[in-house]
Amino acid sequence: MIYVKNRGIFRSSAAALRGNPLQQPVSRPPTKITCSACTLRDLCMPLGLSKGEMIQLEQLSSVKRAFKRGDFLYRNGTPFTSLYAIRMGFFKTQVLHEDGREQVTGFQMAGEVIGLDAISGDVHPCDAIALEDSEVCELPFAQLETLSRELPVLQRHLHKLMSREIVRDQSVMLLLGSMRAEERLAAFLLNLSERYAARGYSPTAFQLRMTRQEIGSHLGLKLETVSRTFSAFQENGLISVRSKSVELIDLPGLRAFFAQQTL
Amino acid sequence: MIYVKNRGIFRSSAAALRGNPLQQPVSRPPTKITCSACTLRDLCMPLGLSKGEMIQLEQLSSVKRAFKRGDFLYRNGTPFTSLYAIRMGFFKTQVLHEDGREQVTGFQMAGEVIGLDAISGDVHPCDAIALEDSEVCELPFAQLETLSRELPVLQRHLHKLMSREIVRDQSVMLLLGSMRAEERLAAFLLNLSERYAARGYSPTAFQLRMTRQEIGSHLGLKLETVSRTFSAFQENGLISVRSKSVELIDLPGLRAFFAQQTL
DNA sequence: CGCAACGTTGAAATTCCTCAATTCACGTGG
DNA sequence: CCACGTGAATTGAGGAATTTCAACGTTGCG
Repeated sequence: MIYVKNRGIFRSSAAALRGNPLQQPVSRPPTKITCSACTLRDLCMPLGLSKGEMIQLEQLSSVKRAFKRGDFLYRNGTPFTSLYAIRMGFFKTQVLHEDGREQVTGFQMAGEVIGLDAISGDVHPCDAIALEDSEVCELPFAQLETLSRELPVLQRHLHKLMSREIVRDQSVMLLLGSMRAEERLAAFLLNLSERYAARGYSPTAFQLRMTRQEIGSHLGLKLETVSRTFSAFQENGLISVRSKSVELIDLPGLRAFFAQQTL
Repeated sequence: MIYVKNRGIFRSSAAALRGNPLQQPVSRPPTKITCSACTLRDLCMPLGLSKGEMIQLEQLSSVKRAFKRGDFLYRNGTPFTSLYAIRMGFFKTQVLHEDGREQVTGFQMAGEVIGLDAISGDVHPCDAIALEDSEVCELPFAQLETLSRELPVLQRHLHKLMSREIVRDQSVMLLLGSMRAEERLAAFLLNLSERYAARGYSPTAFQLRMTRQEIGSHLGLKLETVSRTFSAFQENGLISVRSKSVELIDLPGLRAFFAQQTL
């Protein structure tokens, strides 16, 4: 097998359940892991905090929760209390339309902070669902706000997190509004690639954590179109796919879907 | 003419220029208009400030700038210094792709705060362009951050503004990702309708401030499709359109494009 | 071993886009 | 004040991209 060499810790355990019906995280005693010892610190928390400030932050975010594939981190309509920093694993967020249509608004991986969209209404406007066994740090928002009044660095960081989310959403809008299926999928793969690279994993070989249907929902395509486009990429030697294993063979070729397309 | 009865102050003056080539706001001495006297206070600023606090805020936001149709409020790539509260008028924000494709990410009207997406990168990631003669209050962001450390109400408000922007963007993603042309346009019209209503204008008769091309860019459609869909709505008695004048005749009929569509 | 969800592929149908011609609205200059 | 020019909008016909419907293969777990 050529595919998938690294990211071992991200692989779903063979025992992963199909999602637990109670939507409760599996009971596991809340672990205490310090932010200062966390390898993801740079991604989710601000740099430049003093030791004392770091400790304040750790006290706030001490609660960790574990999830199995299919578990809800939070649900559309439930009260907002906390943001969540993903320590490990993979989530999707989705909004549901009354008529049953769903839109996957994003896929989130370790080091990313999730739940910012709930601040405005005090209620979560979407679902967040684990796509593999995952762990999050809970960040009670009221306390985070209080602390950020004392720590300008933290305040600034929080603002940047929210703003970055807006920018990300805008680039998805660009994708959905003006790209063809091939371009959308290429952009999607390259985006995953960059994010894996930023976390020290191979940017060219990884396991997809989501189904074709979920990719399609995120990209505004039907699952058949996603599947066909994967196959087309493979025939053109751009990638190698087999089910959820992907290898990006021709990165420049994938990138070419943007600059050149409309010339 | 049945169309357009109110919103007089929003109408472009006959003398409106085609946009000024220097992209500078027309020189007009900065007017001092107090927030406390502003009719839009409820929309852009937090409620519950004491008189003294309100004054602090006013000192920060006293600069007003006037724009003519076509002027840039800010440009993609320019340094970020301030947020802008729209006092009067209408703007669009758009992101540009290298190859020339553009995506209108939103239309903003009086009372809305614009520029939040620039916080993350210290540079504006998009263009903001006036669609009619407009005026904004400049809110220097560094000062806003400082003040919001002292005024929890302001801090909370700022967080809600950003979060609301994320939620808005997500609903546009839902629109772009899973709706048909008719649904997109119905959603667009109903959204405008609500926002006019919130400002005391007629929710059923208004002037479009943007071209078919701009509507199309925002909704992920070509201008011809927008035009055709308008005509189809008119034939079905849902609306009455003539160029930029729109009257929504059958609101329930327009709303029906959602709940019923996929049943 | 067999079910059930996931994934692939083909053919037909649909939606939206492209290209093109024409009309309309509006600001400018004669 | 009207004619003209230009950009905006409408409409039609044909074509392309994506969806829909359907059949079949694959994978993983009970």
